Formats: sequence, C-alpha cells, structure tokens
Amino acid sequence: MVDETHRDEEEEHLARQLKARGLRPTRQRLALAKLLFGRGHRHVAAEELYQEARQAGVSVSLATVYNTLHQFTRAGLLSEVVVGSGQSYFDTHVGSHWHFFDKTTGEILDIPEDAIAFARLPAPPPGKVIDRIDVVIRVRRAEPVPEQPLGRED
Amino acid sequence: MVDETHRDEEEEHLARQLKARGLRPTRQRLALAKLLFGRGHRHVAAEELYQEARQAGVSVSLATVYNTLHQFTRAGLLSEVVVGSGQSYFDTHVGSHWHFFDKTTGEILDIPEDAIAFARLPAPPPGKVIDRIDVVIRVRRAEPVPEQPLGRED
DNA sequence: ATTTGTGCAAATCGTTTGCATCTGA
DNA sequence: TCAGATGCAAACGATTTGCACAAAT
Repeated sequence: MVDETHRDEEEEHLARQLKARGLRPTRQRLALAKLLFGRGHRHVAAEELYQEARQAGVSVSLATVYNTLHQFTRAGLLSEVVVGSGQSYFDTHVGSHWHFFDKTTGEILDIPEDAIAFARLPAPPPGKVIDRIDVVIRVRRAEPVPEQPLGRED
Repeated sequence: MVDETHRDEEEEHLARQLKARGLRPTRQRLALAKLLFGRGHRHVAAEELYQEARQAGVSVSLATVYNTLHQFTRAGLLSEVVVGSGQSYFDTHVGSHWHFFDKTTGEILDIPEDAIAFARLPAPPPGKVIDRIDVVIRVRRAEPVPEQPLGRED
C-alpha cells in the first residue's frame, strides 16, 4: 500500500526537517512523523501511535516508537503532555497550551490557545526561566455525585 | 523514642480529624499524618514519605503509605500534584494553587493562589463540570543552553 | 565501511493487589 | 468480637535498556 522507494513531497519535507535537527530520516521515523504531523494537531500515547503505525503497515517496534517520540520531543517537534501520572502523551503542538482532562474516562481535549488568558503571572524563581506553562482543567461528568456521606473509604 | 500509648495534643487533633472523615486513627495513619501535617506545607512522593516514616521509627509498609496517601486524598486532606508522568506527589495544601516545576532537578515550588489570575477561561465541555484547575509553570536553569548546535541526539 | 537506528526480550520503576494476620473500637 | 488495617510479596502497566542485527550516509 505504500511505495517504499519513492518519497512524495510531504516525505521530502519531513526528511529535511529531521535532517536539519540531526535526526537521520529513517523509514520508521519518517512513517511516524507522517502519522504525527500529517493530519493537524494530535495527542498520542506511545502505545496508540504504535498501533496506528502497525495498522498503517509500518514495521516498527514499541521501543522505537518510544525512542522516536523522545527524540522528536528533544528536537522540538513534539511536546510532552502531562495530565496524569499513568502514561505520557505527546502533542504535536509545541508551545504552551491547555487541556481538559477527565480522569474517569481518560479523555484529553484540547483547549484552543486563545480560550485561556492570564491576567497575572508570577516571575520565575531566581535563576530560572519559564519554559512553558501547562494548564490542565480537570473535569468530570456533571451528573450524580450527590454528596459523599463520610465513611467512604473503599 | 516514641511513646506508643500516650497521645499528645497534636495527635488527638489528628485523630479527631481522621475519625471525622471516616478513617480509623490507626498507629500508622497517625504517624503519617503527623509527618505530613506536622511541619507546614509539603509535597511528598510515596517513597519519600515511606523513608521518612521508617527513619522516624514508624513501622509501616510502602503499600500502606500508598493506601494512606490515597485515603487522605479522598478524604480531602491531601491533593495530588501531577507534574510529570513518573511519579505522583501529594500536597498538604488542599486549596487551589499552582506550581513551578523544574524537570531537570525535580523540584516543585508552590505558587501562591493570588500570583496567577485568569483573564479568560473556557466553559467546560458539555455534560462536564470543572473539578479543578492545575497550572504548572515549567522552568529551567537560566544559564548555559547557548543553543543546541544541531546534531545533538543521543 | 562506518556510524546510527532498530527489534526483541528482559529489566526497571512506580504503583497496586491478594491474602493471611493483626488491631482498634 | 470483628470489621477494617496492615505487611508482604507477587502482579502490573508503562517505559527503558542491552545487545545483536539492519539500514543510512
């Protein structure tokens, strides 16, 4: 389903990007890059991207997916999204940004950049500079939860 | 080093707190509560608290530390701080507040509530309510990092 | 030909769980 | 007494690592 020898324009572009950042444009890196950057913003977990890649007929191992995700992150092509201590998500959006997160369902929703604005921000601690600002708005279903009557403790 | 039978005023207070929230004031819960709440605000990881407890001569297992941390969190005595996907931190400060986080050193610093103000916030997705808002300002040392000269990738 | 990347499986890390034993009210 | 807690060790899921093999320049 995929022509292994010929690179289309998109691949050429990606290949150049990778080279420019010191990453050899290997088959799997190109394929993953294509999945990641080919269709607008996305957040993916390693396992997820791994499945996608395999379904797309790309021969790649989970370890390589992890490696690649981290290399891309180091190269500034991805950023890591931390919403819970379970697993890591990687976001094709690199700047500061925001998310809704429902821990009961695990879903992460993007919040458009301009939907949050700060009226006041602290200066970084002495000797530090701000790298980026993450905002996670934790939400839950608006339903039951009448009131927990003390004594709940599993 | 610790009198097992007599409870000082602090312990009585903590014991009452726990009871009021449906948690039996057991030896280890009291000891952990004392470590957690005895000296102002703190963020601790489970492993950390575990070590502290043992050094304080408290006989407690790591599993119980985890249990207790979660029970306290459920009871509203602690809040979980998510800054990285590695491990969980628990914060004795329960109200809304924010954090600086330096991933290179692992340090977490509190940001007072009033140091951040929002000029605009999004409405929660339909059917959801906002549980709480987490803000993590990621920082790093303001020094070296002159510019990564391409080609770094190890 | 060299150097760098990849795949696999085993190893690690933080955290959770199952179950027998103990403890507090 | 007896429900609820605890300790231990095994189980777990996500991620990392070591090393032989393969691919890119």
